[in-house]
Amino acid sequence: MVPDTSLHQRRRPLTAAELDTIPWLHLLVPAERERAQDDLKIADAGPGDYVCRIGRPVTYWFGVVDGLLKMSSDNAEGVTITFMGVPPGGWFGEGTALKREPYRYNIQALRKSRVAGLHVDTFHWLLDHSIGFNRFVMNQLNERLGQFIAGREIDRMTNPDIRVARSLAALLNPVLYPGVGEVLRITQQELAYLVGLSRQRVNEALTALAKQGSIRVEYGGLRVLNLQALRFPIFFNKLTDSPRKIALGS
DNA sequence: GCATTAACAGCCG
DNA sequence: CGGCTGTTAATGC
Repeated sequence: MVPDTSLHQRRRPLTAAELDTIPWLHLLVPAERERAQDDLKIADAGPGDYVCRIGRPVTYWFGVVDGLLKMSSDNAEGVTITFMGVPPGGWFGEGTALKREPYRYNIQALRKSRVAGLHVDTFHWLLDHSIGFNRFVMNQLNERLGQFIAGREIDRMTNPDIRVARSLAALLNPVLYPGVGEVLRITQQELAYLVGLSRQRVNEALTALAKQGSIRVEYGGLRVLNLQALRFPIFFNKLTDSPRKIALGS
């Protein structure tokens, strides 16, 4: 069995710069914030390292400071299903933390990452005391529901180009992942794992998206030029390729 | 037909 | 040098 070492060893407090990457800290009043900061820990995770594993008792609510994680599970036949990627600024596991149940998904680093953890007891304390924190969690759950629906949609799409575009749009959600700037750092291989396509096909899709002007492909990542075009590639193209005006009345 | 695997050269950090 | 990218050829559903 692969030990989920990295998070339990070499844990340390956060630097000021790392604290700045945590989106919900600014929503707390000083007393709450101090308590949260005192409890926050950070650890490095290498490629393949587990941040948490299915069945383990919940210990932390997690956030990505830097890097890229994936959420997955294995079915009875041993086939791994990847549900989502988690880029910088993303916090996850609140459902499990809320219920104090065992983790229901595996979270692994796709590449070298820094992961922050808030102890589940502190998570509950904030829920019991901080309105700002409650708003953050509620907003987070709401936004995640939107992603869930979008995910079902993506799964039913047959066109690989659109699947790649929509998967990218999900990773670029500014509410869930405020740490992602205009450049999303993700290799084509990592994206292939997340979308469930071959690297070569992802490369082809990215080239097509770049040709449309939605993104620019860069080494080890991509620059976002038009997020809306990623969300609705076909619709958007029709609009721009042949703009049509509808005569209303006069 | 279309996507996947395999393999390669070239480039980047 | 190791990892990433872009491309081609062979293979499979």
